[in-house]
Amino acid sequence: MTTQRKSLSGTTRRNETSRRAILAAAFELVQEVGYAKLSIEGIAARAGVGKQTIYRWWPSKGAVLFDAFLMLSEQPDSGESALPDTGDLEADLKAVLRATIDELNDPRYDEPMRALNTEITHDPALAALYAERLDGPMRELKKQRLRSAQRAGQLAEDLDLDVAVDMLWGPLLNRWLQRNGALTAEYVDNIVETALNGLRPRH
Amino acid sequence: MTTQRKSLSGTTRRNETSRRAILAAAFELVQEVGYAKLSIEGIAARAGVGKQTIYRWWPSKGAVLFDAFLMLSEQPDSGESALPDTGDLEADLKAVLRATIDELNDPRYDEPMRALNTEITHDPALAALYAERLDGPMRELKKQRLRSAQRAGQLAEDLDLDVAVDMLWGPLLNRWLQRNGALTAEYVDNIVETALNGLRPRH
Amino acid sequence: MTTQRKSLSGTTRRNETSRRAILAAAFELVQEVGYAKLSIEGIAARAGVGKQTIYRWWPSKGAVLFDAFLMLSEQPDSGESALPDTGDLEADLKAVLRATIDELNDPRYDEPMRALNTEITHDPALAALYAERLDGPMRELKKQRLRSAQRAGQLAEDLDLDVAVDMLWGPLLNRWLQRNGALTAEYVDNIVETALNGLRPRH
Amino acid sequence: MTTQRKSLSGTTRRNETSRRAILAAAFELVQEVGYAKLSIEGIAARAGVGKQTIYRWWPSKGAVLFDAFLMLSEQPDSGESALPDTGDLEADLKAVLRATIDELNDPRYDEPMRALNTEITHDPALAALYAERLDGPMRELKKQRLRSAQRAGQLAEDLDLDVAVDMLWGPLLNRWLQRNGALTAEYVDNIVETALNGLRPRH
DNA sequence: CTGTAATCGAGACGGTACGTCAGGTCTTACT
DNA sequence: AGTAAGACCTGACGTACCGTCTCGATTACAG
Repeated sequence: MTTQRKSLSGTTRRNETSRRAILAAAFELVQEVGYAKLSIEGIAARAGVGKQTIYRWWPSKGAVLFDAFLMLSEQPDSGESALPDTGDLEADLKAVLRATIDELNDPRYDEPMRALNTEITHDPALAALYAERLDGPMRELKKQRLRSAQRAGQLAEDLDLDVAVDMLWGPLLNRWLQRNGALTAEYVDNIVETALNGLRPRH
Repeated sequence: MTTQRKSLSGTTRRNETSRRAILAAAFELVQEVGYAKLSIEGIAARAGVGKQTIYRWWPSKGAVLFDAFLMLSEQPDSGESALPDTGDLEADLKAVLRATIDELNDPRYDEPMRALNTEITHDPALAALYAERLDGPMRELKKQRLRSAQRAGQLAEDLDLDVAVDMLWGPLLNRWLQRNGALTAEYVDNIVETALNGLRPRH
Repeated sequence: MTTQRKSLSGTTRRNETSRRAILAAAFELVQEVGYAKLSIEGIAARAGVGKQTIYRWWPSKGAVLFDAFLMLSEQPDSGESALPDTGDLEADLKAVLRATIDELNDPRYDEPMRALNTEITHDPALAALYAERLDGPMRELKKQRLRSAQRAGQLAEDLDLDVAVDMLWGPLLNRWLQRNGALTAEYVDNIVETALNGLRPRH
Repeated sequence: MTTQRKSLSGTTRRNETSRRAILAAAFELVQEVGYAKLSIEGIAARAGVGKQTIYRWWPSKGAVLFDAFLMLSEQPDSGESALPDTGDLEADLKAVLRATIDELNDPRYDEPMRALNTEITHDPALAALYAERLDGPMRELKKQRLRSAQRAGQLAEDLDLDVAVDMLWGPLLNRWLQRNGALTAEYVDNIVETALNGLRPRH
């Protein structure tokens, strides 16, 4: 994957055009034919590239797919530096989670993201990379917003922010991956409210 | 899969011995070689069965795996009729969730369950079957326990029990699938406490 | 094959209807799909018969085909008791050989007869049966006609009639099997004349 | 088959070692297991080659077998430039025909040649190729010898040499293919003498 | 400004597994 | 007991991809 680039010298002979074509082809193909039928051979053909060029730079099908996501996330427009912070935590969280489910429900991203999750679940190395490059930065933004609320006294002082993130996003992702229920705005709102207030009765 | 059996007449010529051998072989193999290298050919060989016998009764590798889980869950000893109900909701939930992570951490079940999740995520039909046969009954038990607590005034009156279940188990499953963190007893306890009390400060 | 019938007791339970249906189906199928794609399964399906019924009575695909030919040859109309004998040997031979090539050129018989020859060439047991039941009787008729001519002084006294038959029919059959040349009336006439007169110049 | 080779450019990437191994394996296997049980899979295994390498270059089992014969016939030692011509036609023909039956009776060639004949009889395309590459050149040699005799006045002036060749070799091949009689020197001699003199009495 | 060495597209290669077809045996239920 | 039906184990079919390997043809660096 990308990290294989001989970054020290900075003088790799690598063909950037081919690299982009491969990642684009992988992303398109996984949408069209699904994860199970995605093949290196298919990617190479679609990208107009020799198979060896793929094997030279990526160790596995999953690594290509991963890099394809990395490329997407590095596009300037998606460089979200922070989550919205209007002061109204509940509203902000609902807005962010709704954006999340919009993405998960988008047919363009559905298959590719499922494929990525599949690769991660079966490949610890890829999972580590995912945690470092994609999930980690995103989680940091989420925790930032929660920390801000915590400082404002809107969240419990002893709250473990990682647990909080898991409790907000975990149910969503799980429902999406296991397909046991639609991802609707109502569901999201319900999750946010219930998470904030807790299962126990207040008072 | 199982539902293909001509159950009405009850007179299929199906060989029950072969069926069991296939399901057992599938379950064992997915542990040994992993999901990616699990093959119908391998299952047939291990089960001492012709490939056609598999293709005759199951539409896909995933369907076989699914039936293997079904067979496990139908074993008399695993006929869990109810979750523990000592009156102490928090303790009961912690106990149950710890049992869950013990299973997820068990190397015998790790790979097979990841494989099952992978199949479900990529096959809506299988997902529906999973919801009906495996996840559904289990979720019902969980909701029963919560309902009991709700009646006892330990849970909010207007609480959506499905959301509650998602909020307790979702974080776990997600952490397990995405491999972003160890599934420890501390984590589980933290989840239970935080879910019950909510993210907001109490008073 | 037919000889398996328990002829002594005369009280086989064998179903004559099925037998006929199988032979007919075999003969038809070999025309339609060719020898290579002729299958027991196909014959059984076409004949509306269980596979076991075929395996019970015939040892091989070739044996079925052979019996199909036997059935044809035993039809009353084809019970030719003798070859034409007008006194004009050359004319009679030409007439008979032309009838032979008409049969070989007939699309209804072409594939089945090639199939039969293939089976014979690869199965000595079948070849023996063929010699006894089909080729033998026919060859006897041919030799009868030649013997008649020999007595009339039209053929050499020391002529080996088997060799004579081979020399008249062999070239034809060989050209047909190896497909190296069309089987025309001219060719047949040429063979007859050349065989009768010999390759050497007369006088 | 061979003719598929892109001979013009001369730059096929074809692996000559594999090609030879395949042809040799096919020839050996057909001897050992017989034509009916000859399989592409078996050839590939014996040759230490992937199945695709066979399917890439040959359209059928028969085509492989055919090329195997072609390879044999192209070996320098078998480059028979002419048939013996001692002036004694009868003796020369007997010698040549005896050599022919020696080959047909040779267990190393028996099965392979029957297999080749089977393929030819069921595949016109292969038959054409056979006529052009193997049978044609051989037939030309035979006709050369006969033409020489014809010029010497030993054969009828108006004799059709193709018919003559058929009449000499046809009976042999037919007897061999149909297995109705042993191929002995006596039989061969009888054929030659009878063919030369004709069936009719000489004076 | 010209080797020269890495990269590229292409695709052959030895393999593994696919999903299908048929072989020959066996079992079941009907006649 | 014979039969139609069809499940079963086996093994071959012909195809798709795997990951490795060569083959010229670019191509960009270094001398």
